[in-house]
Amino acid sequence: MRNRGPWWQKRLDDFGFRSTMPRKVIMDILRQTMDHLSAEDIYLKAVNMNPSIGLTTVYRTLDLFYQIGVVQRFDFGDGKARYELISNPNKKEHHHHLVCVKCRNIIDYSDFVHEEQELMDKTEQGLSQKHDFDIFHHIIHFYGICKECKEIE
Amino acid sequence: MRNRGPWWQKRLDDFGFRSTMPRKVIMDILRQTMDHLSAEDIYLKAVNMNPSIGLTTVYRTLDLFYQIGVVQRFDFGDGKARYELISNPNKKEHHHHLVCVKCRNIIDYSDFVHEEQELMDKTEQGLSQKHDFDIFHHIIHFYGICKECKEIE
DNA sequence: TTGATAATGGAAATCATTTTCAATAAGGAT
DNA sequence: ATCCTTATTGAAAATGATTTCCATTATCAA
Repeated sequence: MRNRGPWWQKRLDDFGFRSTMPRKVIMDILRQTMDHLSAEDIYLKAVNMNPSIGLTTVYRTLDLFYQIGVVQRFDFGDGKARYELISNPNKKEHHHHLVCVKCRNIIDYSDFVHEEQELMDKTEQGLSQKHDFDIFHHIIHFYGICKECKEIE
Repeated sequence: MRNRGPWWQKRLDDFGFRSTMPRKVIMDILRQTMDHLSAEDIYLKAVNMNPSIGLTTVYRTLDLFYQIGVVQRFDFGDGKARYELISNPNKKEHHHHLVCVKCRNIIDYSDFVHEEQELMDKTEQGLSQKHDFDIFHHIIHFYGICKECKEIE
C-alpha cells in the first residue's frame, strides 16, 4: 500500500523506508511541540509513550528524518543537536533564532523575514555565482541575553 | 611589567592572565592561518612547534581566548568546534561562511556585507525591542556544495 | 501467511571535550 | 637576580553526546 497517510509518511515511503512504531511516536512528539528538542528530550518523551523505544533508535530516526528533509537540525552551542519539524515541506516557512547565552532558551522569530529574504536571496545568488557554490539553505542565529535573564541580575 | 607586546597579550594581562609559552604558540598558529582550525588541528601544529604542549592545554587556551574575546568559536555541523582569530579587536571585521556539506570546506565571504549589515542592524534593533533581548552578535552560515565537489560528480 | 530484509534495542565503542590533581613556571615582591 | 605565591600545565581518567555492532524482531510486498 503506497503513499498513504501524512506527508512525512509518504516521504518515508518514497525513499523506501518503512513506517514503524518508533518513527510514528517520534513524529508525534515533534508535531506536539514548538520547542527545540534534543535527542534525549525526545527519547524521554518517547519512552513515556512506549517504554520499549531505545535511545539508539531515537538518534537513528532523527538522523533519518533529517536526511529525508522532514526535520531541521540545529546546533545552538550547548553541545547537543536540536530538532525542529518542517511542518510544511513546500513553502519552507522561514524563521530564525534568538539564543540566550545564559539560560539557553531559544526564541523563534519570523519578523523582518520578508526584507531579509530579499537580501538573502540576492546574497545567495551573488555568492553562488562568485564562488560557484550551490547553496541549499542558510541559518541565522542571534546570540544575546533574554528578558528573564536580564531581570534576574 | 604591564601591558607589553601585541594586543592579545595586553588583553590577557588586563584580565589578569599570564602570558605563557603554550598561549604564545597557539596564538602564533592562529595568526598564521586563514583556516578554521579545530582544537585537534591546533594541537597537532602546536606539538610540532613544542612537543611538551598537551591537548588539554590547547582546549583550555582556546576557551580562554574565546572568553576574553580574542577568538571566535564556530560550529559548522561536523561535531567539533572551530576557531578563528579576531585580527582587529576594534573594527570587528564582519564576514560569514559558506559551508560545503560534502567536503566540509569553509569559504569566508565578506561580499554584500554592507547591505547585509544595514538589514542586520535593523533586524537586531527590532528584535531587541520586541523581545526585550540584548543581542551581542549573530552568525550567518550558508550550506551547500562547493565547486570542487560539484565537479567530482 | 510467508519470507526477505529493514529496523530495532541494548551493550560496547567512539569522539570531542572536561575534570582531577600533582608538578611546574610566570611574574610581582624582595 | 632570587624567592614565593599561585596561575598554569600535562597526563590520565571521567564525561556526555552520538555511533557502531549484532542478534532479535517487525514491516510489507508477494
